[in-house]
Amino acid sequence: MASQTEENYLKALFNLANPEGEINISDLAQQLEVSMPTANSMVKNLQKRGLVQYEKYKPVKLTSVGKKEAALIIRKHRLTEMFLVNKMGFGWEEVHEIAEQVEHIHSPKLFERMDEMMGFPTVDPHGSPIPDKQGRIQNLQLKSLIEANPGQEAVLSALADSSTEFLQYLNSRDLKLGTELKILSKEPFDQSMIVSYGSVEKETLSQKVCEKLLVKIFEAN
Amino acid sequence: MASQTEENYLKALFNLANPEGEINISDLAQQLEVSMPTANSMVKNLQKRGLVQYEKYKPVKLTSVGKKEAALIIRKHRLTEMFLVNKMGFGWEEVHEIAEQVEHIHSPKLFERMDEMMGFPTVDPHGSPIPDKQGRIQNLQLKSLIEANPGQEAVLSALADSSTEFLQYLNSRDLKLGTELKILSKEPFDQSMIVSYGSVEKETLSQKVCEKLLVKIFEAN
DNA sequence: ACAATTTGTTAGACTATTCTAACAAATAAT
DNA sequence: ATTATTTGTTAGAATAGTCTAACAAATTGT
Ligand SMILES: [Mn+2]
Ligand SMILES: [Mn+2]
Ligand SMILES: [Mn+2]
Ligand SMILES: [Mn+2]
Repeated sequence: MASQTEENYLKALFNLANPEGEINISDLAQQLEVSMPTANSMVKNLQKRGLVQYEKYKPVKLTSVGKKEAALIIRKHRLTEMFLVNKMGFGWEEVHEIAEQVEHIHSPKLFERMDEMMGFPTVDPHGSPIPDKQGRIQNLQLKSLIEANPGQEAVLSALADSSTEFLQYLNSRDLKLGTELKILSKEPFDQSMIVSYGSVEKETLSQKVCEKLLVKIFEAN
Repeated sequence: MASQTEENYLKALFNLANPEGEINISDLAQQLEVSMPTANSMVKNLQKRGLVQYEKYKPVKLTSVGKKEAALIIRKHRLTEMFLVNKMGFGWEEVHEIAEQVEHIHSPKLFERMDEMMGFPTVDPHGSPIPDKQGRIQNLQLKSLIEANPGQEAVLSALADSSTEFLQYLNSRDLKLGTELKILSKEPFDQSMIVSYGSVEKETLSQKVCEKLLVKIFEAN
């Protein structure tokens, strides 16, 4: 059984993988806030355990076993976040730190029950998909708001950044998942957008913000 | 901050303490399923950290700081057990193992919310008192069923043993906290008792069982 | 192509937690 | 009072996870 430390490495590897599934040791080290030699030695350990594929000076790749293990930890993380928000009244900006700990609990039944009590949710409070029990993740094919054009409507469906700071920014603007944004205009100079939503007539969103808002885009009619 | 391992030692020390607050290294080792040298070296470590009082060849004692730390971990354990039973539909025989892990989560808010959602319970699913936020524990002064006499009534209020096996035995006899037992007779030979409760007309409880049932005793009228 | 920078590796050390083997003190049994 | 048993201690070693210092390979920029 993977230790808590190993589980955190697997998760980081999963999240950092580029489209080809490759991860640099330095990115891994940075993500986990450890030194490169530390990351390096853990990668060797995971290799011995058959969870990653690795050769000296080449990028690391999770094996399919490693990928599944990682996805199942992420499943526990996201179920926990959703449970904390839906069933315990936490804000979406408060749950990540707790889930970071709860994800390591060994109890299939605990997570089964969370899942059941919530009616088998498919996404977490930040819109990220919850892997299924086999560790499979559905791809929602969302677009960044930056891709939307004036005249279109966009439903906020997920976030490319779930940091506390960004979530608090969204709270302050009353932006939540499900919010329908009407794109009023787009500033060619700095890529900022003016949008309207809910009871908010007019709000300017910087490029930085727009990039992090993942949406479903519709033609307004 | 105490590590998960240190927390488990503190809890064991708290639970094993005799009326004078003293614990033998050998009992500690046995409880935690480690060797005596291991327990010994952890005791030295806890001493350095000011959590126990200890001198070579003398029994260990928690300091008041150590006692409070221990009680607060037990608080998290018992709140968790109660939450799992009351809010998530677990049986009282399923929750200890999970709580053993959840008790180490660092999140005052998580346990606050559990407490709130349950309306500030004072005992766990096995009738053991939940320490308050200051680490104080109320003493319920319960008696063992063995002390009750024919003609009296007893309300099952806690258990002196919360092992899965015992809890499953109680499940099989439909015995729960709150069950009102009428003592019909007591066998002088083996200390077994014949009782009646709920829809159960007549049930024989061995001495072993009776000793582990903690009750409030009333004169029947 | 060469130099500079970034990335990755090795070696060696440290802490936390555990063990076994050997011994010492305390307690219990004759 | 001795002896035997139980309990506790020390010494020495192992593993997991981390670090810094030094070096090597790969990549980037002229
Ligand atoms: Mn998260
Ligand atoms: Mn984690
Ligand atoms: Mn318990
Ligand atoms: Mn525990």
